[in-house]
Amino acid sequence: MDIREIARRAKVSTATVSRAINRVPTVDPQLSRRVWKVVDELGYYPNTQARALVSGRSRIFGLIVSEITNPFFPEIVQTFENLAVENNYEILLTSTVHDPKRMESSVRRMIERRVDGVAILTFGMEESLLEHLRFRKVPLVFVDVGPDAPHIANIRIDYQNGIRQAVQHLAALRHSRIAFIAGPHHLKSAMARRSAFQHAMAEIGLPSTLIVEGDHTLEGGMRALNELIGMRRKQPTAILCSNDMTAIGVIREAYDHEIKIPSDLSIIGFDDIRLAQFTTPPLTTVQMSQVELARLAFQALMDETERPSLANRGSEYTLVTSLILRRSTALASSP
Amino acid sequence: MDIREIARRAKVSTATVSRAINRVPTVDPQLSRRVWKVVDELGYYPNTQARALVSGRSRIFGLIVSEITNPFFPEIVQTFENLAVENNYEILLTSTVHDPKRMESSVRRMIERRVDGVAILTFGMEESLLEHLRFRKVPLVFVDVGPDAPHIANIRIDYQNGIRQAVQHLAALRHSRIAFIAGPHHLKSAMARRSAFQHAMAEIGLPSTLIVEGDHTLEGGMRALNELIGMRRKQPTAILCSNDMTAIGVIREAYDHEIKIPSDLSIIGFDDIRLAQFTTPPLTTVQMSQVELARLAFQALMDETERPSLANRGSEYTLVTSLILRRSTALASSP
DNA sequence: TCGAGTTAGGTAAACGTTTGCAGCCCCGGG
DNA sequence: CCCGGGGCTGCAAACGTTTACCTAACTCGA
Repeated sequence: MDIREIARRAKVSTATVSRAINRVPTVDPQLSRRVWKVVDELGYYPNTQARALVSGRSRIFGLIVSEITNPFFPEIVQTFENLAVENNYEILLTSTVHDPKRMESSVRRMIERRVDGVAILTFGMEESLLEHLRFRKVPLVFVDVGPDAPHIANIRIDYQNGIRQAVQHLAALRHSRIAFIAGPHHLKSAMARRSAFQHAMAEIGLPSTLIVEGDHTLEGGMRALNELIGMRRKQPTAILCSNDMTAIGVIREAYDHEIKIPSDLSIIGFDDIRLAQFTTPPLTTVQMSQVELARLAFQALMDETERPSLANRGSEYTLVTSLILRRSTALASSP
Repeated sequence: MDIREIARRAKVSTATVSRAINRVPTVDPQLSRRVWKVVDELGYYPNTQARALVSGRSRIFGLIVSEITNPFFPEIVQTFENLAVENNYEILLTSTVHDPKRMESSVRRMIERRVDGVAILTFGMEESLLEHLRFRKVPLVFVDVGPDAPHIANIRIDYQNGIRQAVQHLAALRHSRIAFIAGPHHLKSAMARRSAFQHAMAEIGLPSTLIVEGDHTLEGGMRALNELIGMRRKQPTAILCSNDMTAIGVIREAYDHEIKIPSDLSIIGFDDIRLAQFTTPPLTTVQMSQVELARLAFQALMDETERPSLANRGSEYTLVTSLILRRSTALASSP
């Protein structure tokens, strides 16, 4: 069932049907009603691919995340989808699971479907791949790590703010041996958190010597706690974790060691994923709002897409982080 | 950059380019090489919408889930996507968040994009909406609740098996006061679990009187445990939960009441989401493999789509459930 | 050498829209 | 009464592919 079928039955031209459907204001209300009546009767739905073909805009945004099964992402995907629906966009989701092959196929698929823009919420995307997208002038949004170029928007995250609050909060609770469980080296975002920690510690005159490597997973958190416990002399009284999953792993492992949280050990996470509200005890953490992140990314894409003339020197957005107090921190036990 | 551009440069017709790209075997290897050379040089990517328009197949599958933020779903989405990539399909994901408006827009979008099939992993989709899809003969896959009709495949879940195992396991541990925290009434899948429980209890001659209402959320589990604790005389020594999130809520609430799990109270969940491995203690639960579920759904869609002739009396698939023993169950404490 | 049969590659129509352009009608002013 | 102009509507081209059909060339046996 075509637009032509509709035209025939409503006794108008296809042009008029098209205009009526797209609510072009110049079309006579009476004609418009006639068209819509037929449309409803027949249950006609425009064919998006034909539309995209001629208009040159697919109304699809690509969204590349590193792992949809990582609890950090579903909230983002949901928000992104909400916005897409509101604005009549579709979203093409790919979860690369850190696999270079998948990243490549992901980019290829986005190009083949002629997406109007791509938000990249994963890291370790090779430069050569991005070149394909940039070559086609596809608007891009990066988080944290993007190059500074036309048609590329960047969302910068102010790690400093939240992490400083976290460190100061611990210091106010008289903690001085504060450890940091870092994320993997290859993640720029993890490195940024780490240096924000070092910076904040330095600010209040504390040494940041207690840093161990984690990998942003629950298991990594468990391992890291064991490593920290092994340090006989200078065991920490508080731990700041590079993300919430790590913190959840620490809490879980602490339970097995009969270390009471927060009385024996204070824990602070990072991200504020939903699950952080449901640990025992509920996790004090640095919030990096996933909803806000998704909003910014979507907005950036819209800005770039809907008015391509202006702002061709990729714009910048900033997401601030801040401490959320729950119940996983307490006064340091006397040494 | 077109297929025509490629044709011009490779000095062949567009038909040949098309055939070469699609690896039609009759095309001369030498010509094919010439075409591919140009394709690679120019970084040409076929336009999927033009292709879809003429071929009548979009190579897009719709996937409707109820809430991507529910930890049950990401694993499914990931598996579905993996399969899609392998088979050169795209997936159009929508998360309805139980909102009828969203369900409607979801179906509309699927039709407008001319998806080749839809897997429906949500419940409470109105019949009238589905009618739109069925009217267009879009292949459909349902889980649990689908109508029996042409072009509609159903995945049945054998709740009995796993739940019987769970109940028998508890009985073997000398539990007799076994409670069940049910899911919401409006979910057929929740009702099926509930009656499977009743059935299994009856089989071993136990009354299933201890049933309280949950809502498949963590908070619901917390509330339900309190309700159960309130029952002075006949407090359960074991609880079977309608899903894992409920069980996690129970564990969390038990901790606050200083009820030791499993020594004071045994808990069994349902679904075996990944998180179930990381509770304290790790959760014994009935596995309903999300990977397998996604596989079946995808396979059903492929079967229905790729060979439309046969199997026009919608096929049936069955997913079995089975008990996974971890550490949240123990011998009943002497009464 | 010739003709039938096979095969590779080209021509052009078709897919379902949007949109630039042209034409028609109607209104109002000179 | 005539003419200019503005507002709607329709005509037809274009978007980038696939594919049915046709043609030309080649193979091979008689």
